[in-house]
Amino acid sequence: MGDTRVRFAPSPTGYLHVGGARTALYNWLFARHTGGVFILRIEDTDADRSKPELTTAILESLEWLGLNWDEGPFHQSDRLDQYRAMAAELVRAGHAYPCFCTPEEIQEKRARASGGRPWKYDGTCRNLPEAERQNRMAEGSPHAVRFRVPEAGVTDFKDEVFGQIRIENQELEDFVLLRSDGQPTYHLSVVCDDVEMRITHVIRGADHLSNTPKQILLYRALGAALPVFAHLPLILGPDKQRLSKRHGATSVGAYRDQGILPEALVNFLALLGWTPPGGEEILSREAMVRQFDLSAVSKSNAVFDPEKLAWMNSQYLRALSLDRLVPLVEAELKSAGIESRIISTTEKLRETVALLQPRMRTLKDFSQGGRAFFTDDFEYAEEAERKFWKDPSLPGLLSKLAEKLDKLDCFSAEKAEAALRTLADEAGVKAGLLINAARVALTGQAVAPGLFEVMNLLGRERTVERLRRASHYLGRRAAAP
RNA sequence: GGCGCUAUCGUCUAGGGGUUAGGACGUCAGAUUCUCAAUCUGAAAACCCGGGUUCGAUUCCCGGUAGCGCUACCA
Repeated sequence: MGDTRVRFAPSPTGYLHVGGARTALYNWLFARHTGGVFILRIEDTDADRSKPELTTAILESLEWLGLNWDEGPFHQSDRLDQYRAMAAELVRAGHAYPCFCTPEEIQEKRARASGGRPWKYDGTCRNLPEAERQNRMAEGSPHAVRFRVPEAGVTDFKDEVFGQIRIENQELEDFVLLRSDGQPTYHLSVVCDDVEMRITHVIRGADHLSNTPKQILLYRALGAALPVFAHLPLILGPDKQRLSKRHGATSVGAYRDQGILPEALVNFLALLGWTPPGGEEILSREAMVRQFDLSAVSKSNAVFDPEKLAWMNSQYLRALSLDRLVPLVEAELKSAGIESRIISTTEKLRETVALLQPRMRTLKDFSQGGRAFFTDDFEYAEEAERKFWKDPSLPGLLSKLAEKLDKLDCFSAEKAEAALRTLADEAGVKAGLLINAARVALTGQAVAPGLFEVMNLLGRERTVERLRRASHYLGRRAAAP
């Protein structure tokens, strides 16, 4: 079990999306679990759609997720010669043949056959007399290379997650291995690479389940040993359609930008189609590696639920040590364009982050709901105003509270609380009214940490100033029509 | 259309011939009263349908239905 070799083989035609990330993760988990090798291979044989900068982005996403590879990245575009050699070898051995039909001719035949059955390549060139074949080759006629699929029999295999799969060979057509421009197709390049890279377990999306028999035929023609196949159920959007851009954020980078932690995304993705024997939901990377098992992977497609991801993220966020969290918060503030003018010392920053940490769900929350903790430039959330700034006596009360706090001998959470409660008594209102109103004044939010801790953190001057600002704002608002 | 695969709460799932069908997210209610996206407690919520096998089927078999995938000189 120690010499397993697996690969993740994205094509750089888009960013790394969560489905691809999960495929990569399962390959990585399997490799680490078995002490094997995890190989990264870039499938960039489609020159038109592949973009080098996307390869870079995919690599970055994998690194961010912590899915380190042991070999590669190999680029298929560097290996075109091997694919051509393999195609030539297959032709020589009679397993493939040159096809001189043009794509246009094929398309036309396909369109004409529209009626009942699906159109399969009709074998025009498969049955070409040898002499004519030689002739056309000598003329240098452009041609593709097609695989000669056996006309009878069945191809079957045992998939690690789906079990026995079988298909009649007559359902398969003579698929193209090499395009007329000399570029390999997917089937040729994967099999060629998987054979040459001595891949032992092919772990990939279930969208390839139906392609597998074709590839098995190729392995056989090549006389190569079959790897174990393990297909993974697909990840769907809320409408049960295959997850795509239409569903909003689907790329790993988009979740990073939303303030999701890589370990949370990894944990969430791991559970989309797999459950450890004990059923735990929050799993350390080590626990995942230790328990991962392909045969426990689910067979049915899974809907991606961003709500559960958010919950999982909050779990990881809260468990994070301040040493790790503070730099992440700093980076978030920076990318949000907030230079923390309010906070002068690192000690203060740690205190602030620690206070906020228990109720933040993502890193983004620090720069959004938590904005007022880092800068004076913040706004009052509309629903906070609606909820806690209804009472008409508030402008006066907040202003009085500011006075009282300003005159305190020494400013602390306890003193501030005492002062506020006294004022509430004197004014004959509930302390809660004042506390909630003051919270909005100080943080702009209806949800925030305990008020007096917030006051203590902000300090007397800033607390007083914000209370006054709110009082004026409310006064003006009341005066307005 | 053909072929393949799949089917347990809204979602992710556990389970498995006899169970009060378990957990998690979300939802709802209560508690906390200084808010809540925090915390605690509780609740509602599922075996796709029809046949068969069986003393008994959600579980096994067959069929249907639905969903997804493949059906390219994309990967």
